Amino acid sequence: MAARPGSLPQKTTLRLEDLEPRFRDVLREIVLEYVLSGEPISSRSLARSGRFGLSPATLRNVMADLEDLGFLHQPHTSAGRIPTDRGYRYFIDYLMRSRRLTQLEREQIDGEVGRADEVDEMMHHASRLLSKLSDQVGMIFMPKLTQLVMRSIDFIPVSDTKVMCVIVGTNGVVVNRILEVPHVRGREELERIGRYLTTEFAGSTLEGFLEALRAAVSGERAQEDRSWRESIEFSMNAVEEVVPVDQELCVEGTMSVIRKPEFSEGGALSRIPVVLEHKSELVSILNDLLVSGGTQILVGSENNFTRAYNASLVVTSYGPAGRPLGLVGILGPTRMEYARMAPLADYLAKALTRKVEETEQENES
Amino acid sequence: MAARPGSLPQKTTLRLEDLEPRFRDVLREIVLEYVLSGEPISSRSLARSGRFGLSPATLRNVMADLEDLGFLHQPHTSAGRIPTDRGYRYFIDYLMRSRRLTQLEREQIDGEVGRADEVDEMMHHASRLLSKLSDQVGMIFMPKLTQLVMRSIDFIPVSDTKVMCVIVGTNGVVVNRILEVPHVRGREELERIGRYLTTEFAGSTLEGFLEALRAAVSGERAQEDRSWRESIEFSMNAVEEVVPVDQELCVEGTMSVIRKPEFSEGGALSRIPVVLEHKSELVSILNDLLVSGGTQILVGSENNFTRAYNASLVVTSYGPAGRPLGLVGILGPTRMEYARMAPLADYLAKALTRKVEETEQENES
DNA sequence: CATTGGCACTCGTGAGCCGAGAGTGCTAAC
DNA sequence: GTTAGCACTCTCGGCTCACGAGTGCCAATG
Repeated sequence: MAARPGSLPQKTTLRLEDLEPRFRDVLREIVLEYVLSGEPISSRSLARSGRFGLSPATLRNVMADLEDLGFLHQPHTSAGRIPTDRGYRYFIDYLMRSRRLTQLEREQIDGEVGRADEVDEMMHHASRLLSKLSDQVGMIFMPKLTQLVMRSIDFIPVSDTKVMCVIVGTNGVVVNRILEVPHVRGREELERIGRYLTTEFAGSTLEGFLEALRAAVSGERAQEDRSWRESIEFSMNAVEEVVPVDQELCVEGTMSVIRKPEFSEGGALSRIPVVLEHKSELVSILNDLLVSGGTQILVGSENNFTRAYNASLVVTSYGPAGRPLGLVGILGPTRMEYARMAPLADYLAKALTRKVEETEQENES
Repeated sequence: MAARPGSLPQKTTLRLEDLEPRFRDVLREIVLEYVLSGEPISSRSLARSGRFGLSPATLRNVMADLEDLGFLHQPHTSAGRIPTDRGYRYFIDYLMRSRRLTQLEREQIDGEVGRADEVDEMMHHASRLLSKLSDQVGMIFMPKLTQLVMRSIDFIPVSDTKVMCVIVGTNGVVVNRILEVPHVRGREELERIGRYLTTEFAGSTLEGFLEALRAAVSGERAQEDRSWRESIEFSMNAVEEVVPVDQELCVEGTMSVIRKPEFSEGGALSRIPVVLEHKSELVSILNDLLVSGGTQILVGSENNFTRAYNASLVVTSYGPAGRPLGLVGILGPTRMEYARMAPLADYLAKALTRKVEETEQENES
């Protein structure tokens, strides 16, 4: 028998064989039930469900063993069981059957992503939709723009000391920022600089563009042609300011958190809203998750962040294969419908990816 | 004596003479105390405060009369009194002595407004600061842009079917939006149109600009010069799309609501966060308040919105005299420190006004 | 030997009760 | 007009108690 009381290797990664089939069935059932009801699950209610031809007593034995193995937990002696993080983990890895999205859900996502014109706006709408469909906090993260392939760059005078810099990417992403400039430049001069940079550097990534500018400043022509050098310096400063700016993170649905029972019970979850007001922390966490592709699910104790807030995070990167552009994330209490959240994040990420690829192709032609 | 039990003309506007001096003093003290403590105020605690040379018994009589007049309310028989909306109203109109802002508060506001470069960003920061200083929900509302005086307009190609339109106002406000366009126009052509419109219409309001375009479409030249007419039509559509867009409302500090006792007690206030997620409703409310200048305070029952949410709203318009550009608002439970909120909103509004006027002058020179 | 019924035990929950304390309204005295 | 005193009301916290839910264990069963 797999169940050996006293053995609780918390950190070991779980394997399917860790649990015998019956144990798996019971664990699955408990997770499914608990996620729906939020109430601890008793042996009786499990037996009543009729999914096992077993009596409460037998199930009690199984449940006791599952508890010894660290998959379940008993809030107090005379209560049913609830899954531990470890239990959720096993469930997610081996037991979960992803629920297909409904027709309506798919249509809504496709519609929202398809209709998009401005990237910013789309991100806002999409994350709001994500929050609505998941009834959790929906996040969309769009990381550094260093990989953006430039289509054009323009400068527009805003006041005597301010200039707006607009960079358009081949994928339709537009970044703009208003900059303080040291000395006045005429509209014509700004236009000229923009035109020059566009013809010269269109097609390179912002990263490469910046490199090139840096090189140019100390290059030959910079020595000879002073006004040219000043223009390049000016552009370089501008681009340096623009690039880091739009590392955007859209967070929507903070309110759905405060409706959860886990919130009003005053657990750690109640501090979630506070974090959500300080995006910078979230950004750094998400950045770490950007590396690999596919859907990742972080449950409670598995991650510093989710542990601190007794929460779970479902994230999927989007963007062309091997070039993740950003993340789709769902944040909620550990008790969430993973079987629905994962495909949701996944579908949205796929839609975003498709969208990005389309616009890129469109613009290359 | 002013106190005549049984007479409760709820809707009549209050006059100073409605209350004798002693009644005023007692009401003021009760409001001040209650706003701080959140506990019903008893006759004893009033007497203890030493601000009246009166015994609890006497104060009880006064309080009973104030209750009959509808200025106070007793949650239950053996509790102290709390102010009614009517009580707050009288307090605000006649009893309140605005608390001066601290040096620090003023510096923070000036700093935040002064440092601003992009309007959007400033609004976000300022409303966040407002929320922090007030510990309530801070809102900054920037209404329709029809009054924006145009400095320049530009079109930048984003993709084959999309163009970004950038309108810069003389006050440094920048509006931009990406538009779907019916057919492809080259970069040069777009530049030409922008240049033409800028030289021709700079200095007029967007409203006037739009008028002029509409007139031009059906004017003489439009009949003869077909390509010219098409360009004008194109611009007209663009401006029409841009103008309504940036009716922006920044709301910050939703979290401060959920920390208030009024919230957790589950009163109507608990629905506030939900409204805050649907900005459009707020926008329409705020639009109604934009008309007049000065600081307005809406207490609970006085307004459909604040009544529904058992909340109060402190709003001040900002912008040059006679030309209100937007609103600064503080939303919180009826029990709030009006004496501090009013000057806070006021000071921020003044700072914004100054800022706007400065940039406008700067750009006229 | 896995399964099961039975039973004693534990523990959280809600109802009901009580006493303390806070605050009032009224009345009679100053 | 003001005040002290007093009876009255109402809330709140603590307490007990019975109930029900759920478990763990054990002995009986197929």
